Amino acid sequence: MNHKIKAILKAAATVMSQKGFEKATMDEIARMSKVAKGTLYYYFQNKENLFLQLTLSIFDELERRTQEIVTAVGTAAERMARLIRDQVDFFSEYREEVSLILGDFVGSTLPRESFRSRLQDYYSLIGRLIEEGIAAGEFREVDSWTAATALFGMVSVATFHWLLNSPGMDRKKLAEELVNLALHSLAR
Amino acid sequence: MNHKIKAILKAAATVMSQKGFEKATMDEIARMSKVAKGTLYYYFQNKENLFLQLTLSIFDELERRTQEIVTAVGTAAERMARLIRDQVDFFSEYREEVSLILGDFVGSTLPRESFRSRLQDYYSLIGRLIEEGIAAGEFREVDSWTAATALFGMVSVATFHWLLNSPGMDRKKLAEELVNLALHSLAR
Amino acid sequence: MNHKIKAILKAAATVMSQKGFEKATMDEIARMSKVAKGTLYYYFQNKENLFLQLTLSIFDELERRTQEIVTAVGTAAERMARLIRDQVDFFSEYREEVSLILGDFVGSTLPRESFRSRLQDYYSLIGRLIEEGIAAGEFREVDSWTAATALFGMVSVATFHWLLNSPGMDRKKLAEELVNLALHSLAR
Amino acid sequence: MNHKIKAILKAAATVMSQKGFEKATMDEIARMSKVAKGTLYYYFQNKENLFLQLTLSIFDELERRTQEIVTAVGTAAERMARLIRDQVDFFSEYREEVSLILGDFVGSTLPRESFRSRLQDYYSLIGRLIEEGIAAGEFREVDSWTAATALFGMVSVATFHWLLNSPGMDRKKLAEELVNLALHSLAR
DNA sequence: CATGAATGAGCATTCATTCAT
DNA sequence: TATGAATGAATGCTCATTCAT
Repeated sequence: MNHKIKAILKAAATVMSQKGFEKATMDEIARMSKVAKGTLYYYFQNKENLFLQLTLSIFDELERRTQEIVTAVGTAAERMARLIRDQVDFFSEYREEVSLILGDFVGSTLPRESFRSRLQDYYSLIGRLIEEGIAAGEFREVDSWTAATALFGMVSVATFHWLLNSPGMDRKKLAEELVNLALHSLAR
Repeated sequence: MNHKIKAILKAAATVMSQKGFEKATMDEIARMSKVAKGTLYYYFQNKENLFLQLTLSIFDELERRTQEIVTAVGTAAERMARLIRDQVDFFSEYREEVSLILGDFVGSTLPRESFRSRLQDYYSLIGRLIEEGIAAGEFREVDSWTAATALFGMVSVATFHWLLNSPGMDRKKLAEELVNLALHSLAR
Repeated sequence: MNHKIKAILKAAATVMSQKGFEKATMDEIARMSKVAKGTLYYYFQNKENLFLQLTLSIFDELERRTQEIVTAVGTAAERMARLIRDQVDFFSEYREEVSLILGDFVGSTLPRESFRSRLQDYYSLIGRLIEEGIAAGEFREVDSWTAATALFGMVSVATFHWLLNSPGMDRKKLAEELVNLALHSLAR
Repeated sequence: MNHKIKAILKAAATVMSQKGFEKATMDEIARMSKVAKGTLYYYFQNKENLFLQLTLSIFDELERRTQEIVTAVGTAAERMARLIRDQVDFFSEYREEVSLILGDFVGSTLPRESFRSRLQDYYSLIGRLIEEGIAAGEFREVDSWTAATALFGMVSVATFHWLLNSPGMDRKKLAEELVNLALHSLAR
């Protein structure tokens, strides 16, 4: 991928996640990516599209990683633990991009349709892992869809508030606490 | 409270939660509240302040209800169950307002300071209940702050996605699933 | 009509007719009418609409005057003579506005629909006068629609080129030359 | 002439006459001529110049044809009749290009200087024919300059409105009506 | 108390033009 | 000779805010 495109996406991620989609200006994104404003429009149709490109690449990465973990060998509990640790890492690493996506998603009563279906796909991944665990007798009989969204919420919200309040706890400790809570919530 | 103020707050809640803070215009809020645009500025310093008034009343309500539940008599587990059921109700009832607040909160790395501290207060309420449960030997020894944010995320995210995707499951069932997951995650 | 609206319309007429619709900027119109740019949008939806308001008022005025002349008492030839003299006056008086309308009309293969029908109406007025003259035996048997457009073209184009090249000839003389040509073209 | 230049001029004629000079973009012209955008600037100084080249070739053609008719043998009336028939044909054939030029010309009070003088030249051609007719005793004593512009307006406006409203009348009939009106207006 | 006409800073977007290759 | 990536000045339009009445 073109090096200017990368610079633009990086700058967009920074500016938009700091100020939110609406308050971020194309001027500032251009300035930060050291590209003329026209260049933004040479590579992206408009602000909305720039936002979309940015977010879809994050979704791709998240799905890719999760897919890999979920389909690995091991007990459901082991994979669930790995998944939660990876989510903590992911949210930390892509903090800016993820908060941007989530903010957009939560903030409007009618979220962007493209997000909605991507997120559904993502929940399905988690849901299937839970169902496998139930089938294998590792997990209790819970509603897999509710549990999937609940676990995602648990990890994402806890991680974000940890990031925002940068407490004394280190990341490893946070991840282990969350793994622990999650596995107990599912355990027989 | 003056009936014009009420009309304005009501209109602001509707418009802002439908379109988000940025896209909501003072013009539309004035039109919907059947008040002249100048009147908005007679009663509220500016758009930001109107948003804040609106928002804080929601926080007040949430805290009031939670406070009441947390300080009620009963085991920690009983109170936790009640709290989760109430959160599901609250998020359903104030869906638009809550999504407005959360969207604003999550959507930028630099959230409004007033929200941040209010949310901290709220987490403390939950955190204390968890600590009580631990002290009483009802709950495992978990990090209360992590558990508080995790439980809040679990309930809020699951409820929002349930609202968005309006599935076959009824609200009661959702609440019980979440209570179940939460209590298991904390149980010894 | 509001005094600011008048100032805006006047300025728009001047700027747009000097530079054409596209090259005229809202900034310049605002500057010339000594009104803030926002005020233009307070009174007119957009540039297009400002243009339309401007031109429709001209059409109204032209039709009003022509209507009056055509329906007056007198022979068809007398009224035709008066009509042509009035057109010369009108085009001179509203030079800017008229050149703006005509330019837009001629300049695009698909002229604004609102203009098209207005102009049709106007031709009908002239066409009916010609038909009256034919019926009364004053004029030859010509196709009234062709003659109406031809006479309009004759007067408008000649007057405009006279205005552009501000020659030695005075307006009265020009009008009489055109009356003369027109009546001869129709005379038995 | 280079075949790329031809392609560009052809595309420019199409795009500009459809959308007008301002709304036509160099991008679209490049796309339609299947040439890179830079190539437009290799062969033409700028957009204005491209427009001019295009335009002048139309003027050349019109003047060439008119010149030929005016200087042919025959009575002034015969040549005038031929001239008018040819104008109807010309405006029909080059409808788009002519409307482009005329729209630009009429649309602003400050028309491109190059057009102005070309049009003056063209009027002179017609004017001289009228003067010949007067001298030969065929035409009445009219002001030749006024008559020239009047006749041009008559034919052009009538033809354009005929084109726009594509009525039942055929072109031959239109031309004969106009010849008839013109000759009567000049006849002794 | 309440109004709404008027404002102007701010922003997304367009597009003619340039220039290194 | 030909290209197309890159530019940035220019422009239409929005909207929170003010203030005279």
